[in-house]
Amino acid sequence: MKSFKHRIQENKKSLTNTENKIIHQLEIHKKPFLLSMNELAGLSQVSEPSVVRLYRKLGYNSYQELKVALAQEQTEYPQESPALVDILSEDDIGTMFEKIGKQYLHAMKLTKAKMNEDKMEEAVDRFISANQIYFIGQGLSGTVAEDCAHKFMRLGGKSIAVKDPHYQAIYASHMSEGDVVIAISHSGETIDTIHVSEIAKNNGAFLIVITSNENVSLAGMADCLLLTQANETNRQSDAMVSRLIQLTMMDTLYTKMAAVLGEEGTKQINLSRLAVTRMKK
Amino acid sequence: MKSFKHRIQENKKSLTNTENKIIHQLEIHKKPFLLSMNELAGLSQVSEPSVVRLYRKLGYNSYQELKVALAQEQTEYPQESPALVDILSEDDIGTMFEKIGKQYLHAMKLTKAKMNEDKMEEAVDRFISANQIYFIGQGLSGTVAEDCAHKFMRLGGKSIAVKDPHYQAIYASHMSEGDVVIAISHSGETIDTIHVSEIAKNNGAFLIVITSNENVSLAGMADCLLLTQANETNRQSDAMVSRLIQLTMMDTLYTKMAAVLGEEGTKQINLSRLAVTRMKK
DNA sequence: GCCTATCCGAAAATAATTTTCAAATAAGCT
DNA sequence: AGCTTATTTGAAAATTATTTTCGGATAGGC
Repeated sequence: MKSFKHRIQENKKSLTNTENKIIHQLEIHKKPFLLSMNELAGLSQVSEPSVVRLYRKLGYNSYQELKVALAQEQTEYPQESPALVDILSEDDIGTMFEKIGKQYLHAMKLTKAKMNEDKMEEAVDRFISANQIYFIGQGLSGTVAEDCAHKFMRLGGKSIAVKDPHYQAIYASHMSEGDVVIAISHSGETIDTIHVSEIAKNNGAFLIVITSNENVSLAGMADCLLLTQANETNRQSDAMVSRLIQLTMMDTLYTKMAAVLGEEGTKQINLSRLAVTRMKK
Repeated sequence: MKSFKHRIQENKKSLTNTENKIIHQLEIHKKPFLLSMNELAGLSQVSEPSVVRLYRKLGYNSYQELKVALAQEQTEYPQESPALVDILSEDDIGTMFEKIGKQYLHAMKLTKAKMNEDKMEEAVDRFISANQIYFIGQGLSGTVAEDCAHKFMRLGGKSIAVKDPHYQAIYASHMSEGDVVIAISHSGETIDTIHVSEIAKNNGAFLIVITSNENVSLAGMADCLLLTQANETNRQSDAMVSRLIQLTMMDTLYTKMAAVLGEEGTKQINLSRLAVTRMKK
């Protein structure tokens, strides 16, 4: 089902002044799906029939349908306040599992809101034209780095994860233009990662940073900053969720890259699969 | 906000016969939020005022509120069939991101449905009383193993990831009762992992298996089987999503374990955090 | 300046919802 | 049992919400 936003996009050119007023109200209202047509028309300084014409134009069959669509899309990523989703030590294990799922959703929503799609497209382009792709991270971010490298390797083998700070420094010191570094750090303040990123940048490498806060040291250095906003609190589970989001974001880039590479790319993937299958019985 | 189900639970005792009919209709209808009161009353063989009384009793202020609540809760874990969520190469990058999120949710739902909470509790107990915990995996599952080991290490340091098959075999051959092995494999047919699991079991280790299909070789060997159901298809993205679910499941066990350990456990966590913080500026 | 197409809202028509009220039934009490 | 009271229910009326009809206004083209 097309989303409300998508429908607006589609009809953007044919929208009248009056209709835009209504859309604006729907966009700024916190709970547009609770508005009656009368209220909506009032707020928008517009008549009811105009509202009817708008939702028809957007492809809905009734005002109810529009409201339901808005309601569903607003919770596409549910909006329960993170506090409600706090994991308690007395929760049973199924509840914990679900709560982590909800925290993931919440973080996805935050991330999507701040996401810069152009930057992500740029990252994909950089990957494709790169000499060599280095994934840099320590600790938990190191395993994320490894996971990414593993995946991107399937698209052609120019990708490597470096988790050890010494190795990172050595690799960085030999980098040059055309190399791409993805520095991963939840906190954005991991000293070694910052240090290595500096060296890499000085040597002309393109620096992509994945972190969860734009005001953090590492973020400032990035040629291309990818924010994986977790929840704002300092909860224990934030780092875990943040890592899931990091992985999701890299999965997205991977998927996009595979799509851009098209035929040629999928051939590579199938070759990798075949190689792996031979290791199963 | 309380969920519809929750509200029903709360009022279960005071629900009348008529009201139960309405609830039943709401539960069996695919899109209850599109029903008018008239239709709902008709389907339930009940009068409109009864519907009004029901939603009042449940704490909603209007029929619209009830419908909105139903609409939102129905998408909490989206209903869309996985096919609808298929990623297309022409999708823009934001859409891909959202679709991966939805696939994750869908897989979460499937996993939750099949989840055996008792087994998971048992796994936590085994972790707590273990001599040594080994996380075994190859390829992408290897990075999952490493991630898990990293995390569980924070709860006391008896945890290690082994990704190299040779090392795996060596470790396995020296295992004994009291050791716990977590074998991770999406396919459940990774030869080396199966081989190593056998050795470990023969030596008396307790074998926890994380895989995505109960009919798979590895699953049959498990003392404790944790299923991370991904979608049923063979889509490219399944492995990625499956890995996210694996991580989520292990996060759950970790969280539960920390909760069970309580005071003592969190002290350990804080010690680990302190050690890591020293590496930031 | 005139014609036409598009856009918009007033008012009427229809549909949905809520309220009022009284009948029916069940539950308690003597 | 017989009476009283509380609870449950729906018919009909009242209120609100939505949709349709229709005609006036505006703008663009010729």
